[in-house]
Amino acid sequence: MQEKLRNYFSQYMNRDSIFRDKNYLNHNHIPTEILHRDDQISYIAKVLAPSLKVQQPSNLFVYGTTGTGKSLVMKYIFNEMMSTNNNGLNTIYINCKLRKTSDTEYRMLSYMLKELNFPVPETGLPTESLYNKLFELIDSKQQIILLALDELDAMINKIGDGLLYNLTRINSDLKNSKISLIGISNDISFTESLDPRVKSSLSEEEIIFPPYNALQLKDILFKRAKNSLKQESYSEAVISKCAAIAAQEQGDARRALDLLRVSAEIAEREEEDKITEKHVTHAEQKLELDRVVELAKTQPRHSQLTIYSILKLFAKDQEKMLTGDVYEVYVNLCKKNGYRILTQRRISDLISELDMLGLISTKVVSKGRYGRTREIKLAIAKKPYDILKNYFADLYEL
DNA sequence: GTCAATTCACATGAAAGAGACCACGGTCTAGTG
DNA sequence: CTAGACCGTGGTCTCTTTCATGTGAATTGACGA
Repeated sequence: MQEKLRNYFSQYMNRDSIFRDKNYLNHNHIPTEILHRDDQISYIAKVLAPSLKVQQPSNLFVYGTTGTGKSLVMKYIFNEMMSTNNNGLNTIYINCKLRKTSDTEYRMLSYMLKELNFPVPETGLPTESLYNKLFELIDSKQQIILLALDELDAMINKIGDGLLYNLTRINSDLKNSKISLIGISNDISFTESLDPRVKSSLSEEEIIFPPYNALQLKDILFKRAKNSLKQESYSEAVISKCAAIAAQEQGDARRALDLLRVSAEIAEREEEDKITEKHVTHAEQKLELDRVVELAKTQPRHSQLTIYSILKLFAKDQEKMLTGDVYEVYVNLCKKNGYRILTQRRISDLISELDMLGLISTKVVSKGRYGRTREIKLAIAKKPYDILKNYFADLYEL
C-alpha cells in the first residue's frame, strides 16, 4: 500500500501539469488589460478624473448583472488612479456581500476605518463614535475619498439606507475633504426603496455594464487560458463550449472562468493531457453539485433540519408541500434528536431564506377556504439530492 | 343562481428579549526590586 | 511599584419569540328570480 502511494506521488510529480499558472483563471485576478470594456472604462475614468486634482467627482452608480466585470473594472481603475497620484486621494473598495466586512452599519464603518489604517474593535463601541472617528480621520487633511460599495443592493436590503444617508450628510460638514460614492449593483430595482435624496445624489452619473456575448467571452477565455494553461492542453472547441454555457447564463464571465478551471482540474485528475468537451460537461455538473451541497452543509442547524424535513417529504413522493407539512416533520425531527423546537413563525422565515438561496422554490398560494400558505418545491437535481439526504440522515437519524 | 360575508392557514411586520461577544476602565493580586 | 488577572458596565449582533395584522379564494348562507 505504502509502495503504491509513493509510486502515485512520484508519478504525480513527474507528470506534466496542464496548468501553467492557475492564478490567471481566478476571478479575483486583475489582468493588465481588460477586454471589451473600453467604453465603460473611459466613461468611469472621465467621471472620476477630477479626484486626481483633489476635486470632488460626481457620485456614480454602476449597474450590470453578475460577471460583467463591474468589480474588476472598478478595482482596475482604482489601481491605476492610485499609481498615478495618491496624494490627497484615497480609494476604498468594499464588497457589501462579504458577511465579515459588512452586514451591519457598524461593521461597514469599522471596515472603512480599517482601510484608512485606523483599526477599531469589531464590537463594543457605540456606532456614533465610529462616525465621529471617521469624520475626524477624513477631515484631518485635504483629500478626496472614493468609496466603492460593491453589491450595494445586499447592503440596502440588510441595513437600509441609513449609512448612505449619513455619508452624504457628512459630506456637507466636511471642510477639507469630500467623499464620493460609487455604488455597484446587479439589481437596479432596489433603488426604489431608497430615500429620494439618497437616490438622486447617488445616481448623479450612471453607467450600465451589458452582459458579455459568447464571442467576447471567448476572447476573454483565450487570453486567460494563454497565461494559465499549457498551449497544447486546450482547444478552440473547449473554450467555445465554456463561453457558450456562460453566455446562456447572462454572459457571466466569472462562470466561464470557473468552468474552464474546473474542466482543466478534472482533465488533470483523469491523467489526460488535453481538456475535452466531455470535461466541460463534467465541470458544469460538478460546479452545480458543489455549490448546492456546500450551501446546504454550511447552513445552521435548524435550517438544516428544515431542509431535511423537505427532503424527507419529497422522498415520500410529495412534489409540492405546504409550510404546515414541513413544520410537522421538523417538529418530529427535533423531538427525536432532542433539539429545542423553534416556532412556526421562525421556520417560515427559514423557508423563505432557503428559497432565496435557491435550494427550494416557493410560491404563496391561497387555497380558499383551506387557507393561505406557501407551496414548497425542491429545486435541486437528483445527485445533490441523494448526497444531501444521506448526509443529513447520518446526522439526524438515530 | 348570485352575491357578500365568513373562514382557514398561514404570510408578513414590528418589537422586544436572550445570550453571545467585546471594549473600556477600575480594582485586586502577586511578583519584583 | 507595576503588570496582569478579574470584574462591572455599556455597547453591538444574531437568533428567536411574541403579538398583531393582513390576505385571497373556497365555502357558506341569505336572498331573489
